[in-house]
Amino acid sequence: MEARDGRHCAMTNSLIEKLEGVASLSGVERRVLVDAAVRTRDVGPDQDVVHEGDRPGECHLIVDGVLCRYKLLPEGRRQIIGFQIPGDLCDLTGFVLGRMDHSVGTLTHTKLAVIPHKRVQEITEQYPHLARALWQETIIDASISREWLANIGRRSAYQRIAHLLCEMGARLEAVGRVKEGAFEWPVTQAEVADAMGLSHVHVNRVLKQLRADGLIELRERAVVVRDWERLQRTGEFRPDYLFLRSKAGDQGLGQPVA
Amino acid sequence: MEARDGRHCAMTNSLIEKLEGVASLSGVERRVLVDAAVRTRDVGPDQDVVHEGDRPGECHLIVDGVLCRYKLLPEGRRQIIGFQIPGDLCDLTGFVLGRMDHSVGTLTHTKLAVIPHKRVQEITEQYPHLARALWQETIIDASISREWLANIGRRSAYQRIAHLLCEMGARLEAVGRVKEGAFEWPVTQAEVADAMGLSHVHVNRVLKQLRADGLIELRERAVVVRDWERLQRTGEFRPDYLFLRSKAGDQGLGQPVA
DNA sequence: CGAAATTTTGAGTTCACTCAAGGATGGTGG
DNA sequence: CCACCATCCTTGAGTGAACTCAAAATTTCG
Repeated sequence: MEARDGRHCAMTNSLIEKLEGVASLSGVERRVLVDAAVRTRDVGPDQDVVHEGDRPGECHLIVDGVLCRYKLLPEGRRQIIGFQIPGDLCDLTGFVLGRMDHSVGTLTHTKLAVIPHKRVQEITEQYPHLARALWQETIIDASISREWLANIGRRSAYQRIAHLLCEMGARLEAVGRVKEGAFEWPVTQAEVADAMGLSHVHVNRVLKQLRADGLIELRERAVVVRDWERLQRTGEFRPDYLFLRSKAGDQGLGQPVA
Repeated sequence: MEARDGRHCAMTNSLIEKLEGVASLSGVERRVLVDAAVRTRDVGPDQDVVHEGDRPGECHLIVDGVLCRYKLLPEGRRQIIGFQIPGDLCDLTGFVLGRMDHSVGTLTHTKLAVIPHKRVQEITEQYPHLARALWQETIIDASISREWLANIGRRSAYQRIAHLLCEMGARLEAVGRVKEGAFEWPVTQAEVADAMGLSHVHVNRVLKQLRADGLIELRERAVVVRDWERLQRTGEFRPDYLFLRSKAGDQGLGQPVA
């Protein structure tokens, strides 16, 4: 609704920053992206944005909030495929393939910018450089899925969770959401379990151990990284697969915790 | 070397068929693709085509053979991310992002068509419809990775392997490589283990069980599907995530075994 | 303040792992 | 053509990481 004002500009900033990480946009392209969203949408926690099998007519850019992609299996099992944070386009699959192979749901209250497929279509036709940037976005998603496969397939529960925390720390830092070695973590232990292919009871025990080992601290709905070096080593985390441009900033995870 | 002859035409056919599954190409676009490969390359078994971290200057289209994408982890661990069959483009990531996040290696003797990035660049600029088709290819890869995450994260070893065999059966059928309910399977049990996040000993036991239960048969380097219905049910296999157009054909997996 | 969701702990179980070794298979060279 | 070596498959035995079930403690939220 309140498109094309100052607020809207801030809205799409995190996406633009992220796209620039691999693509470096021109002024015109930047303008185009800012104008792409026709309205915003506020969604409560634990709501689905799209379902597996849907043929949506619009894409969603996350302005604020945390979401997850997931698949449901028989007997109530669930696999979370990835977490989505501000700046992410969470359902480009629906645009490119016309059908969603997975669902996307909110974990927190979320603000989404809505971009009609028609708009995306026009943009990709008129601005090849932007089309390439969006293609890159989807391949980075794929790269993250591949790293998750290695994580779940070949690492212990302890390593897996360490790796997940590293990934989220690195990604949140890239969009300026890490302050004094800490970041918001509105994800329940049961959700971590569904993401890492573990039981929620075991996740609880592993988190306890990570705390006991002085790697992290959990405070209300946030993670404080107490030893970024060791957390990375534990999870065998190398950020290359995220294709981020920027390194750890001033407020970053490499810094001593306040 | 021997580009632009009849043989070459056959070479890129399986890709074209596959792209048409979601994109349906025009005559001109088809011609463009056929001409894209400048030479072919023969590679022996267990050779790497690209390594994680490489910045390759060309893409490879699989004409014949089976390859796998994989990641190496410390202490000799390996995670296989996916298997690649004729018609697949195995390293578009290198084109889109400029750097490989994973390696690609052959399992068998392999014939590859080599397409310089320059060529791909021209094609995507001049033929938006083809660019979209390639984008779709990479998203289907991502969709497969997501399904693998659910497979490894939430299914038992027995289900996982059943699911893998279903996937390979369905994909090979789509490129005409299933005959009388059987397909080539030049993959060792250790490789299945690295793909499914299991030990090779356990893979051996599970395959034994699948045979004992009358779901499959293993003959020299091939899989015979004895009960496609039950194999799918066991693996909770639903082919939607592959985005294939065609259903089971005459020689297909739905048919009784000779 | 009470209900619901989430986290935590205990106890017993199991699926898949590791280690070890014996067959089978296939390719290579004498 | 056969002997040899390497790879792959198979089986046994014991172990362990992660699971399930159950219930209590804590936090969150209407």
